[in-house]
Amino acid sequence: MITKPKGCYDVIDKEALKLNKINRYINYYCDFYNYDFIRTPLFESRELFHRTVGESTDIVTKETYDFKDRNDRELTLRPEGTAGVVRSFIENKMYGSNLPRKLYYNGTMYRYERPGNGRNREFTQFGVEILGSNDVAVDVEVISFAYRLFEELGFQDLNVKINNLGSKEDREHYKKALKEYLQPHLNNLCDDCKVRFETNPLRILDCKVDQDSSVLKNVPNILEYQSEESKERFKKVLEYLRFLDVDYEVDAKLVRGLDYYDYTVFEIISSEEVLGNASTIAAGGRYNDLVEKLGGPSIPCMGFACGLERIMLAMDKIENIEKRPLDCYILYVNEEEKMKAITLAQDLRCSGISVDYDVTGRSLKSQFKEADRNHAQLLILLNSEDLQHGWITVKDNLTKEEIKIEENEIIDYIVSNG
RNA sequence: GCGGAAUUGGUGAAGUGGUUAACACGCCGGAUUGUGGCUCCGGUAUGCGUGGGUUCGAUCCCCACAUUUCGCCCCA
Repeated sequence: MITKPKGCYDVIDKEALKLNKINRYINYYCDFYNYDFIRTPLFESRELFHRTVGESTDIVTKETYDFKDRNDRELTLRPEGTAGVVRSFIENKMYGSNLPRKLYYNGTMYRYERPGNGRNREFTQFGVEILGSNDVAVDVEVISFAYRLFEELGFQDLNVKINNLGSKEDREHYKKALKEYLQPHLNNLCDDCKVRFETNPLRILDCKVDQDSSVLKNVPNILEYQSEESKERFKKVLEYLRFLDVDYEVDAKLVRGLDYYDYTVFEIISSEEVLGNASTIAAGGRYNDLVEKLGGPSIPCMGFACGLERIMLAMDKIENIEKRPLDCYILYVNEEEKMKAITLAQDLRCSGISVDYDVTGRSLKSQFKEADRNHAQLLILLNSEDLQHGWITVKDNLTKEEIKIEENEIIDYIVSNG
């Protein structure tokens, strides 16, 4: 038997209902907030992700699906959504007018990692990006949008962690202080952190292995190594969040796994137990240098992404998803009645009535069961004797009342009673 | 990438080195000769993740692999 690749999964039955519901919700909500939908390729040139996500990040160094096409082009299955959106923004010269631009995407991403609860190799991310403004209102809009979205979806006990990475200069300033502080303790850090010390010292703050060590507990606070302007900016962001009733918690050790972030970064964490280790359902931040780094003009941006699989996991607890009930189910026994069922179904569907019937000619009993499984509200019973007199029997599946309708009035009757 | 656990039908699962792999749900058919949902009866895994090995014989023991899952790492 051929099976699905490791870390991939089929979305069927109840999961499919959930996914459809979430997607409908996302589309509605983004439209409501005036975001435009954008779809970019599932794979891009390999260089794009190396330049954006960062050469030193785990995502790029060990988790990408890289391949060469038949013409030896080096390509990578997208591990996240922002890089493609920014590439498209530049390539389509969206910066030429109408800024800031509010975009949202929703699609599958690919990372070669160990699968587990809430983590797959093929997974789905939905995210928004606002390109073209450095105003704190943008930071606040993005964070509160994400927060409200999850609230509306039924999440409770949401926790927003937020931090300010500051400007490039701020970070250089801080990195220097951090390295000076860490230098004498280098031997007490884990092997990964020894490497990070050279490649990406900020990541050491986020290291789970060394978190309990006294070295990290007394580490210099990034918020104290920033310019007055950066500090003021962050203060404003927090102030607005309070106005908007977003519960947040400043976490000076929050740094993201992608290199392109600066200034505001945040994560949204759900305490739903089913999520286990996958409790971070959304994350994002500001990336003011990325557009320029990719060859565009200097355009400040901010965005976030969230994992649909994690939302789906938590949704079991949050609400009971049921299939939409069918308006009608047509039952029949013989061939003549079956022909009638087929044409009647078409006529009803054209009139906007959802209807189904058994195509395989199973027993009447089975057809009744099937009607119940589909939560059909009205049953249309085709009876040869009735048909000869030009009648059709309609049964209300709730009250069990039956009524005989003139065959040529059946559509009108169903439409006005459906 | 590292360490632990699991893998029996459509589903939940019991079970044993040796004839027909329990039970329940579901599904199909019948009693009900064209009106169901209750009840009763019958049917429903040539098969116990895949490939090897041990054995007269393996779903059961051993090995490898795959997949899933938990923890680490990382992340959404």
